[in-house]
Amino acid sequence: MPELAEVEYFRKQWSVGEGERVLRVVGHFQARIFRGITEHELVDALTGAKMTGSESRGKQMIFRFAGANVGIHLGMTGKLSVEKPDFSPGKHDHLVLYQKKQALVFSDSRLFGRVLLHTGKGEAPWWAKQAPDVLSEEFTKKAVESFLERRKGAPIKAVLLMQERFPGIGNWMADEILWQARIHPATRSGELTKEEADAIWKMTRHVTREALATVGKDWSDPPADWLFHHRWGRKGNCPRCGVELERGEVGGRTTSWCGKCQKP
DNA sequence: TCTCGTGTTTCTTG
DNA sequence: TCAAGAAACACGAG
Repeated sequence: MPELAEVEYFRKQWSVGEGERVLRVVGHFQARIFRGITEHELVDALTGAKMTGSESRGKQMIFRFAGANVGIHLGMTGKLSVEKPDFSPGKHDHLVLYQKKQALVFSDSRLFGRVLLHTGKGEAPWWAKQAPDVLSEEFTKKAVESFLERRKGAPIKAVLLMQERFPGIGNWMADEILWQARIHPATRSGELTKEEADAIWKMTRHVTREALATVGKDWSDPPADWLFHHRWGRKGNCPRCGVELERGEVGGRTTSWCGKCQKP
């Protein structure tokens, strides 16, 4: 379920490898997730290299090694795990970095994920062009307002999923933001009032902060009164007013909302 | 057997 | 050139 908070959680799993060298690199290098890079490039860049640090921004992660940076995007079904040093990879374990004390494993059954590599001088281009974090100072009310104006014809649900302005927001977080802001997901972005646009800004940050403090920290549940706990099944009830939740496709994605709290 | 999907990229249409 | 929507990608879960 890799949205921003889950991505941060997975990054922390692999970060136990910081300070240690990679002894061996094993993978299914023909898999789609490696498009654009070759087995030779990756094995060459990482074998013997020490992991020096890692960061996540939105849904993108970077793992820094001496002489190389590896980017990982988890797609829909990707996950990172830490296994014993004698781990033998299964069908969907597409990349394994063996270290002395553990094996760092990237698995992805649907192969929508992506591995990126940058060697040489300067910051990796795919990292440098990441949009500013929603908790950063650059993510201002004004930036949100002008983005909503530019995307005025699209439903707000679809706009919240646009990584160029809302990096890390995924399907459940978008639904949560709209429910907390009491805005109907199908509302055209250009029809939101200034107050509603500000509520989008505020709740984007609030939901992100809380998700990082729970899911992102230790995979614990988000606050008990969130929509999150009710939106998954066919039938759920609004945790605020008790009305049965609506469910449908908005902006091409499955969406859950409260027909009473979130008026069109 | 059949439908669905926590994401992005590319194609098509306007 | 831009914006919006749909299709494509691949495969396990229910």
